[in-house]
Amino acid sequence: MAGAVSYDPEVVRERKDADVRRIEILDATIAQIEERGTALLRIADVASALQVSPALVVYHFQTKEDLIAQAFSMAAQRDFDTLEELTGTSGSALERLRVALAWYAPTGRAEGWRLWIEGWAEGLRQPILQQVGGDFDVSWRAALTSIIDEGIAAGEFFTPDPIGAAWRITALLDGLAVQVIVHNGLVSRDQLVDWTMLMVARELNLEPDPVAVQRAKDTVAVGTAGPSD
Amino acid sequence: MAGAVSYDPEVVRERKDADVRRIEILDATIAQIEERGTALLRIADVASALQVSPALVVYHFQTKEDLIAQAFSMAAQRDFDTLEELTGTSGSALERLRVALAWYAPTGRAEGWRLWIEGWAEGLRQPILQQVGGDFDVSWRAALTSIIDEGIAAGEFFTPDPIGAAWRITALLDGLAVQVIVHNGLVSRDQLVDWTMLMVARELNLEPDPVAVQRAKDTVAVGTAGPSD
DNA sequence: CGCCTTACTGCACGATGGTTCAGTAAACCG
DNA sequence: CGGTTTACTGAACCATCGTGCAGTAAGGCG
Repeated sequence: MAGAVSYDPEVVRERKDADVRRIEILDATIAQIEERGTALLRIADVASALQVSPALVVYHFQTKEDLIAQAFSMAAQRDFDTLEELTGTSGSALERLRVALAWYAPTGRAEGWRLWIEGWAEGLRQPILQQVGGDFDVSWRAALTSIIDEGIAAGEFFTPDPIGAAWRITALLDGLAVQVIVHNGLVSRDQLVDWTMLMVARELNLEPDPVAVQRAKDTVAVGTAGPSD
Repeated sequence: MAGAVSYDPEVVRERKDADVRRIEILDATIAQIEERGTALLRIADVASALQVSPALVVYHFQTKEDLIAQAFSMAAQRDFDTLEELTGTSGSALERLRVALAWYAPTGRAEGWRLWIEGWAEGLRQPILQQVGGDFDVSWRAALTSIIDEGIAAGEFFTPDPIGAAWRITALLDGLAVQVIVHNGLVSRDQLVDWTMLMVARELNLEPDPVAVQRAKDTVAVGTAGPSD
């Protein structure tokens, strides 16, 4: 018996650069968090998703905590990059606002939202995650604010309080997203987008989009149907 | 030594009715969830908070899952009762709206909010908690809606879409609450209340409260400070 | 006063899962 | 080609809990 380690020559062992592997692992981790949550995250699951040993995960990230923190951090960075890219597009401020908000709204990337909701809860206890989530929120709001500023400068619309407007719009979006994602079905994605654009219109003193307003009224009937299983 | 169980006569063993004990345990569980979260909840902690054995907790609630579900359920029921009590008060619809929203806003009962944020995350996976949270949200929104309806009937204010208004107001509140509770410090409770009342004023076509509006503008400077480091 | 129900306990089992470690081989370097 | 670094592994260790169980006593009831 002894401690002889038997290496099966049949198994093709892929050896990758640390940088590459680390990203793979973080990706798998994000997927797992979206599925199980941070607390129930098992290193073994992350490993098996990549067909590597659990020990490898620990080799790259010393501890489960580190792994989770860096996973959230990478996800935040990515979302931020996407946002930069989207809002960097030329077009009217209003158009860019619409694009940014549409991207932020859940579905098809509802997975991202699950991650952030998970992050909120985890941030209640882990300062690092509180930091990561907070930073992302601040950046995201700053991006909106600067688009609004540009729109004002271009004379597209007006508000006396661009930052407050950005804050309120994003908060509404967050609150509606919870309804869409968690209590899934109570609010549809369409309603979320409509209501958000309604908020934008109010904040920026725009003519309300008649279509959105009408749709909002139509949904009233749906709302009254109530919860009942 | 043998398997003889030694009962220390010094220890005063309090024996309580099941009903009483169950509530005690649920209370302790809620406190623990607010502190550690559902996943890291330890039966042993709940037990030691009450100076009883872990086995007793299992005796009353067969499993940890049951315990958690019932804890959330009780918390929801309590919040709902409080709401009923508050909105049952006589007074103008607007006044009752103000009271309800002020109560819902975090601090001093920020603990309650931690519980709900935790509940959102948990609801992503556990249908029972999704149900509990969703039901509470629906009730809470229904209560708001009926106050709004009454206000309209009394000619205090007007909106073409009471349900949508209630939805948007509560969503804004949820989103702002996340900022206050999780990213604590980014938004103050005062800002939350002001912004919420601003939303109410817009939704119900009221004269905006000049004080709130001014305060909202003042806070702009704080917001621009940004994240830095 | 003896019986039965009910609230409660200590203990230990067992599963789960993170982390450790000694060993292995691929790749790079000279 | 020999040596060192680096990516990676299997296996075992070990702490942490949830849960089961056999036993204990308090309180009510006859």
